[in-house]
Formats: sequence, structure tokens, C-alpha cells
Amino acid sequence: MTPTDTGTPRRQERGRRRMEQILHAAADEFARLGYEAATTNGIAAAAGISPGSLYQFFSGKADIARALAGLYREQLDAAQSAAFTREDLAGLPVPDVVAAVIGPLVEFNIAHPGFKALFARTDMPAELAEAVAPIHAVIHGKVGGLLAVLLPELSTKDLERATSVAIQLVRGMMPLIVAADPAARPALVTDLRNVLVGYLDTLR
Amino acid sequence: MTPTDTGTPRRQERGRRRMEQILHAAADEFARLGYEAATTNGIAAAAGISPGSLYQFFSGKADIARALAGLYREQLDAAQSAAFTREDLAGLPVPDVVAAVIGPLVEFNIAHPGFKALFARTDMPAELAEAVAPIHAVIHGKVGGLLAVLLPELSTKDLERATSVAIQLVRGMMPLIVAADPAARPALVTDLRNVLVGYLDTLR
DNA sequence: AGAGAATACGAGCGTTTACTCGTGTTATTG
DNA sequence: CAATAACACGAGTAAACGCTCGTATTCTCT
Repeated sequence: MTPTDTGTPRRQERGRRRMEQILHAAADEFARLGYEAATTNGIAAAAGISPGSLYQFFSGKADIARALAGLYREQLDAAQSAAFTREDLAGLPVPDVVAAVIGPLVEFNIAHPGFKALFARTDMPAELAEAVAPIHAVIHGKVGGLLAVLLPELSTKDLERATSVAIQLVRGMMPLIVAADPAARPALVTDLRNVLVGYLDTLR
Repeated sequence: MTPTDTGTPRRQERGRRRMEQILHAAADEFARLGYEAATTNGIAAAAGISPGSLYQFFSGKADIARALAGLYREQLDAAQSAAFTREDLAGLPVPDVVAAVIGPLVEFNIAHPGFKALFARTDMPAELAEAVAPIHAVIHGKVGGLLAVLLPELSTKDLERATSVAIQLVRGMMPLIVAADPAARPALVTDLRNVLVGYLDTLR
């Protein structure tokens, strides 16, 4: 009785490159058309491969979204690691902390237009919500940790709510910032920072 | 040569009732599944009619969205008329004005779950964006007029930006409020008001 | 070199969905 | 009371989409 061959195959170098191509193409298609309107055949074509090849690496559109979310999570982690090291931030004034977090985040969203197609949505299909749940949890945890330092006397419940609200404010404004004319962006980013600082002030 | 029979038929009472049923059913389906996932056959079934009958009144899903947007516009207009009469507001403090606008708006969103499926989205298919463009324009105009009274010394450009930002903040937070446990809503609504008041304060 | 695994192809299958069309029923109009 | 228009039906159609499968090529490992 030979061992049943479930489980992913041992990828070759070629395969790993293909997976990157596919994820890159998928990010473009998601950004251009939105998650629902993007098609697997379209992603395959954009990646320069056949539909069949795509399914050698991913089990479907939701799986691609999951993998892309994981990729974004790593990249965002790298881009934000500095901003979220609590130790340095303990003494800093709130506006500086907000600026340190928002700056790189805006840059990341501009550089990765596919990101907002997956995350900055208020209503998503269940399959997509499930795919991005892990990174949402990570973000929630990080922001929650940060707010706990900035607002130490807040109750757990209030802290939880403040975290959700702060994240939602950023998610709401980010598409506006990304879509705006580059010349108009700085003012919008300043507004976003002011919004957050103003909100956090009311919680003291 | 008989005159070509383009143009909508002269509706009977029965037909007008059907159109209302359809729009009501569509609002439910949009709220339950989202615009894209909602199907015309599903809307027809929810309205208790056949697919063919639906197309006697609407030319397609986008047309239903357009009509529903128009209906919401009327209803929202009625619900908000008091809050937006500038004369009474000229002297009032900013927090009171914000409360007067946000209160009914939150009620409206809770009472009409289909509303946010059409409006509180950051990325929509082009056909949907086109369908809701008129009411967006109306809202933008009203909020802009209000802000012009509250912040008289703002430049046109700054006023324009502030209007977009304020609307976007509300659009971002509304799904959170509607989806929240009713007991948790008041705190979220307070947060939303504080966010707006805090933001407007930074623009003085 | 030979075998097995990974990669690649693309026509096409099954399903879903928006929408049509032929036909029949109810209401209005002259 | 016709005659015409509005309303209603629902099986069916064409297109789109996610995904499969048979087959062929390339890589890895012994």
C-alpha cells in the first residue's frame, strides 16, 4: 500500500518563480477589477501561463487570495517592524507615534494597490473574509498592543473598541489617499493623522 | 407609420406595487449577499414573482440599483431634512451639529440594511458606482454646504477635501456600527461623533 | 541513462447567471 | 363589448467562469 499522495508537491525553483508570478498577476487583477470580477483565467493570462498551470499551484481563487494575504503580511511586517517596536514608543508623544505608523502604511498601500482590494473593504464574500482573517488578526493585535501603551488606563472593553475604530478609520481613508492625485495626498495623510490623534485624545 | 413604442409603459396601480415589492426584495438581497452575489432570479423569487415579470419593470440589476438608490435618496432626504436646514445651525456649536446629522443617519442605516451594501463600499463595480453617483453628489453637496457654514474661513480646496474626508469617515465607521451588537452601538456612535468633531477642530 | 516527479498546456465540461420569448391573463379605454 | 396595453409566467438561451483532464515536456535524483 503506497502512501497516498495528498499534500503539496516538493516545489522546484521554476515552480516557486511561477507562484510569485501568479501572485503578482493576481494582485494586479484584484486591484484593477476587484476580487469578485477578477477571473482565474484572467490571472493566468496576466501571468503568462495557461489555466491548467495555475491550478498546479493554487486550488482556486480563494487560495490565491489566501497566499497573497500571507505575502502581504510578511511584507507589511517588514515595512512596519520599526514603527511597532513598543519599547521606543513608550515615551513618545501620541502624534509622533501615529505618524510613525501611518507613514509607512500609506507608502505600502501606494506601492501595493492589490492590498486595498483585499483588505480595505467593508463587505466581502465569506471566502475572502476567511482568506484575510489571519492578517486582520495580526493587525488587530499589533494596533491593540500599541494603544495599550498609549492609553494605559483604558478598560479592556474600551481598548478593544478603540482598536476596531482606529483600524476602521484607516481602512476607510486609505482608498481616498491611494486614489487621490499624488499632489493632494500629503494633505489627506495629514488629515488622517489628525483624525487619529484627535480620536485618541478623546479617550484619555 | 405608427409611433415607435420605446419609453416606459404607463404603469398601473398593480405595477407600481410590484416595483415596490421588487425594490424591497432587492434591498434584502443586496444586504444579505452584497451587490455582486445577489442574482436577479433571486430577487424575483424573494419578491414572489417570476424572472420575466421582473424585467417588465427593470432592465437589469444595475437598473434596480439605480432605482433603489433613488428611493433611498428620497427617504434619506426626508429623514435628514431637519438636520440640514442651515439656518438653525449657524449659531450652534459644532458638536451639536454633528450629533444632529449623525443621529438620524445612524438610525437610517440600521433601518435600511440595503443602504450600506450600495453606498458604504470603498470599491464598487463601475455599473454600481454609476448607479449611486447621483445620491453621492447630493450627499457631497449637503455636507459641503454644512461645512461651509461651520468653517467659514476655509478655502474652496480645503473645504472640498474636508467634505470628502468627513463623508469617508462616516462611510468607514457605519458598517461597524450597524454590524455591532445593539448594546455596543452607543459607544461607537459617540466615537464617530468625537472623530468628526476632533477632525473639524483641526481645520479651524 | 532511466524513472518518477514536477511543470505546462489548452480545449472543453459543468454550472451559474443575466436575460429573452412565446404565451396566457388582467386591467383600461373608447 | 371589443381592442389594446399592461402584467405575469417560466422554461430556455447564450455567455461567462471556475476548474478538469489527457497529454506532453522539463527537471531531479539515483
